[in-house]
Amino acid sequence: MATRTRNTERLSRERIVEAAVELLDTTGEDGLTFRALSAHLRTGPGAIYWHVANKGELLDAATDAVLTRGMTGEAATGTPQEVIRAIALVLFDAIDEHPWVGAQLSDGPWRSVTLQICERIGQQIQRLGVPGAEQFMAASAVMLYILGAARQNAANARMNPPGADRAAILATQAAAWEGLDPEGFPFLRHVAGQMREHDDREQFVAGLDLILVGITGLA
Amino acid sequence: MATRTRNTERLSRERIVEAAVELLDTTGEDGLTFRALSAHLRTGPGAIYWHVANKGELLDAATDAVLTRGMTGEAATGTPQEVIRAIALVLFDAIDEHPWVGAQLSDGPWRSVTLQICERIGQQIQRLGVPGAEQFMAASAVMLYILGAARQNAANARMNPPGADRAAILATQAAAWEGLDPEGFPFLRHVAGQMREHDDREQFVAGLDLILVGITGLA
DNA sequence: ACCTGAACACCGTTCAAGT
DNA sequence: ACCTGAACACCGTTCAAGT
Repeated sequence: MATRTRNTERLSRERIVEAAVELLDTTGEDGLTFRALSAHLRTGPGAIYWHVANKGELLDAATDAVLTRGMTGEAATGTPQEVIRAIALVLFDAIDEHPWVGAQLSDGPWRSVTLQICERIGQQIQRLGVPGAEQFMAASAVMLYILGAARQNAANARMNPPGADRAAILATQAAAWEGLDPEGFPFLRHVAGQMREHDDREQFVAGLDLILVGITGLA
Repeated sequence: MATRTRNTERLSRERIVEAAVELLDTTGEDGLTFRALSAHLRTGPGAIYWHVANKGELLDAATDAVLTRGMTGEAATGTPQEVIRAIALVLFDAIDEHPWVGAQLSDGPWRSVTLQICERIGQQIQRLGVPGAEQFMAASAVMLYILGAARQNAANARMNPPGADRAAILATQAAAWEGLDPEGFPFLRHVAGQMREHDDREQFVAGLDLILVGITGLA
């Protein structure tokens, strides 16, 4: 019985995408390489191209897989505001857990999953009684905020070493702002202290609520 | 008199960054290469490394240059809402004109230019009479929306061929939505027609105004 | 101090050859 | 039909050598 160094399990688009997600999660965006991926799948780099057209498509598929996984829980119920908040948090958490999704999201905004998200949000906008002419605008604003803010948060998280002490980072940040020139930066100096008890996720929802207040005013 | 193929003008960080911006604008993100850049500057790839640490720093510097250029006009005056709108539009237009800036913005969010933007917005939040405990939250929400939405818009613009017919693109988009399953996508089908007279820039401001309504409610 | 350009280690992608 | 892995064209970055 020879040592098995060869691939026994068949290759498939699903296995490839799954491995890609794993690689992206563990080694970051730069870690996803056709060589690393094929090694992980015990095959050659060329084999992947039989199932996936190129790296862009692979990244799209990985993004889609993660977001779909997140969005397929049972739909939230409650007031329109509550449903929108729930959708927003699902996306926030998905992007927070898989930061590379954020960078990818900009490229294909109106496809598959994003389309469903847009639809769900739009339905809640309608439930709020927003007049027809302003429904599209309101839904767009919510989408832009959610995706933009979630991505920004992920980018922030990616900047500091993984598993770093959050409190320490915030304290450093706060100290930096407190050290700013009081003439040029009165506002930042004034709010610097609030950095210390800052919670990204809470802040994200609070911002969303501001938009929802504005939307409610349209009804 | 021999043909001058060599560099006569001295290299400098400014000239390099300027050339990088030019290359990014004309050939896109993939067009910025140390080889292409050094050819453009009539020198070797290694020469650039004397003035710039690496490609990341070069992209940061290019982003900074473009945003600073945009933000250094005379400060807008008027109501807090008007000033915030003016700042937002300056950023929107800068990112619209240099789409690569959008992709870059996520990486270094609290440095130099971004810090100034945050400060200016915060000052307007204070003028609106928002209580201290909520000033930071309100300013963050505005920042997140502006940067996120502007970036998303740039990504959209980057997707279709440069100089393409806007009306045709919107019509195609609208037609696609009108072709959706009316059972699964009632909202998108309902608003599909609005795509045809859709204006990104107007929509961007309208969304911002929703947040401003919410913020005004805090005062 | 500043520039040169060959060289290194890597990458995405292709493709003749195998099964 | 599907997989293999060497090869191609490219990239960021380094560095001994020049001025």
